Amino acid sequence: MTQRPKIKDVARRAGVSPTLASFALNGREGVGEETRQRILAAAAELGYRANPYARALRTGSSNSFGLLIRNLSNPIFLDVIAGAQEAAVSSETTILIADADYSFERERQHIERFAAHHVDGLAIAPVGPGESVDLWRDLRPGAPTVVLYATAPGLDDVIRVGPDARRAVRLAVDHLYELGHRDIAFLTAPRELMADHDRLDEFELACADLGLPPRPVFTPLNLAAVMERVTALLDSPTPPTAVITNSDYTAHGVYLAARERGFTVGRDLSVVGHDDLPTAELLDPPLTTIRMDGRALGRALFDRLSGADADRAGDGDPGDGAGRTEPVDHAEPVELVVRRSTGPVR
Amino acid sequence: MTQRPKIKDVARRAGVSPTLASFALNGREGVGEETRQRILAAAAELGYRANPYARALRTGSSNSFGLLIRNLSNPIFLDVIAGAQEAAVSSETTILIADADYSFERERQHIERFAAHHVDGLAIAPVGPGESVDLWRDLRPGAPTVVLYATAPGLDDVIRVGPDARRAVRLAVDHLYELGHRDIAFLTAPRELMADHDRLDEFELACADLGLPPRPVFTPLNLAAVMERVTALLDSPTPPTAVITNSDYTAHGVYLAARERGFTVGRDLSVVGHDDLPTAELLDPPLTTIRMDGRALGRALFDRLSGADADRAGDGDPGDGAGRTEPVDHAEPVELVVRRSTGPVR
DNA sequence: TGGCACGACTATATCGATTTAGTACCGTGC
DNA sequence: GCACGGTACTAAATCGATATAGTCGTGCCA
Repeated sequence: MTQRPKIKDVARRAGVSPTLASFALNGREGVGEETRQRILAAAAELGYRANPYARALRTGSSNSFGLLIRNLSNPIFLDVIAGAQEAAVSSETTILIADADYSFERERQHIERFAAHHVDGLAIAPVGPGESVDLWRDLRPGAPTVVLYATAPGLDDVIRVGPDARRAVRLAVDHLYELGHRDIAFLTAPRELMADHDRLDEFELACADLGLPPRPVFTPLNLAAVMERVTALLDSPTPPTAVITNSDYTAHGVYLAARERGFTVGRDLSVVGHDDLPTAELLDPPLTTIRMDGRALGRALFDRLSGADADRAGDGDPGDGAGRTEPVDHAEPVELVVRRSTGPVR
Repeated sequence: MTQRPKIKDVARRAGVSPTLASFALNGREGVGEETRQRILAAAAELGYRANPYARALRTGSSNSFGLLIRNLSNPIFLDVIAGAQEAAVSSETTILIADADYSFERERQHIERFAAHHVDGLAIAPVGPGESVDLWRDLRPGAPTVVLYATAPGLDDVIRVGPDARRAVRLAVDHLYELGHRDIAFLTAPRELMADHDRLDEFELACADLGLPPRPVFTPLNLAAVMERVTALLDSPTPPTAVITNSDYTAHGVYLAARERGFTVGRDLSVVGHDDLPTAELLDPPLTTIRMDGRALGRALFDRLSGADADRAGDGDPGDGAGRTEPVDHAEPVELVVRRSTGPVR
């Protein structure tokens, strides 16, 4: 094992200057066809791969994206990551993954680190409504930004990718309504931490349509906090008959709280999750949930980041809606999977 | 937002040469105390951060490590990642994460990418016994290498980190033996794909000690394959009364297969997992498992990679054992958590 | 007093790629 | 026969840091 070959070696072997080798390898024009082949062959023979640091230093772009997840404990993000990486590998791009662990401080640290690394773009499932996105825009103005699971106001000028949250909520509420539930709790982050406003908004709309009083339950969305908050909820004089959670992961917290308070899920308390994790059907009872294809979301995310998606909405054309709320840029389809955690109200 | 400040700007502001600024910022000696303070102050005022690409280009080291996971679908690796990142952030190090998805080809791709990125070290939970580790050593000889969950022969000269696999297996076997089980199946990868030899070895030892016939079940460890293999196992004329899996994740596959074949877990078939994922206690029935602190493993991994662990075994001193099998370098403690997926044999 | 070592600091080369600013050559039109 | 334009290619500058090889002044010893 000697040294990795450099472009100079490739050039020498092909009998040309490094400049021309660079041109050929980067597919730029102004290189004779025969010479181009010779250069590519030389590179292949030597197993040449450009030093990404040298390239990044010179070009200012690093062929990498940051992916900053608000809470990597939630396994749905594994699928998102897998989908994004899958897309990335084929385009020789590196994805840097970081976990904010529900901490603004950590989120900030990671963003700064990403900026120092000159990542070409950032996809972020933000902890809060948008401060961190502003920080990013400050640090790397003009770089593509994708927000995941975030529809807070002020995010109109970034690319928004996520599940079809409005439809998801609607499916859950309608399902519970049909089972006779009239008092439905809806787990959501407190407003100051809420990134995905569409969810709550749609919940309130759905309730209004059905003539139900909306019952949002504000809680930090880590497992311990959810458990605590739901326990308190079940202890209240009038506990709800059903709960909609934002993920299967938080549904676990609801299960634990219910068990602790002697509620039987599916009988005394109906629960609807989101994501359909592999474990959802193995829980006791199996979880009714809103399925989404996390890998597809990951791929969509990468495509948006890299600009691979053909035609972005564009500046001139306001699109169809022109309604109050801007549609998100990519809404991953969702579907309801009914299992035994939801049942008729008793 | 102007440009990021460069070291030249810091130097100018402090009235020194870039060289001296670099010395001061990297804490090297040969800088007057007063001047050092002035330089540090200037850097702080400008919010200077070194361009990692320039630095990496010059020094050949990138302040980053690769972490290559054989199967990121298994949520235990989330904890490992979180632990490693936690340790990394405080030392301004970046960890590149990749998922081999049980594919040698993908594993190879990621290793090559890591090598091209000049990562300073690699931690890998290899898909197979060790080919990929060889590839890595070829590409970056001398760089620190940590293998996770791998004890195959030929890995003696790399740093081995993992759960205390031998003790874990022993705990599981003893527990089942006490419940009366005499026919225990042991899920493990086929030999040509097996990275962690200690597990199987210890299983055979434990069985020998107890006078049981060992019953290893060789199967690829992805969910679908496990299901299929276990279904076949349950269809056999003499199905085992208990199964030990390598993770809670694969235990899910066993649950699904059991359910499909009409076996009730905990009654007709006892199951012991590994890891104690958050969902383990929510499954139906709650899963008996071997708990391990994944974050601690992640931290240990990082410490070993970065050389932060005080004293490595060293070359001269063969240590205590001198036995047949080398002890691994870090064995994370494990403990048995008994739930209802294991019961007396009927 | 001359020489030498040492501390504090600077000028310049260097890492490996891309970019910029050419150069050499050839064919064409007038 | 000469200017012109274009193609194929090259030399040198550049990105931002660190490494190497000095320079300069001071103090100490012989």
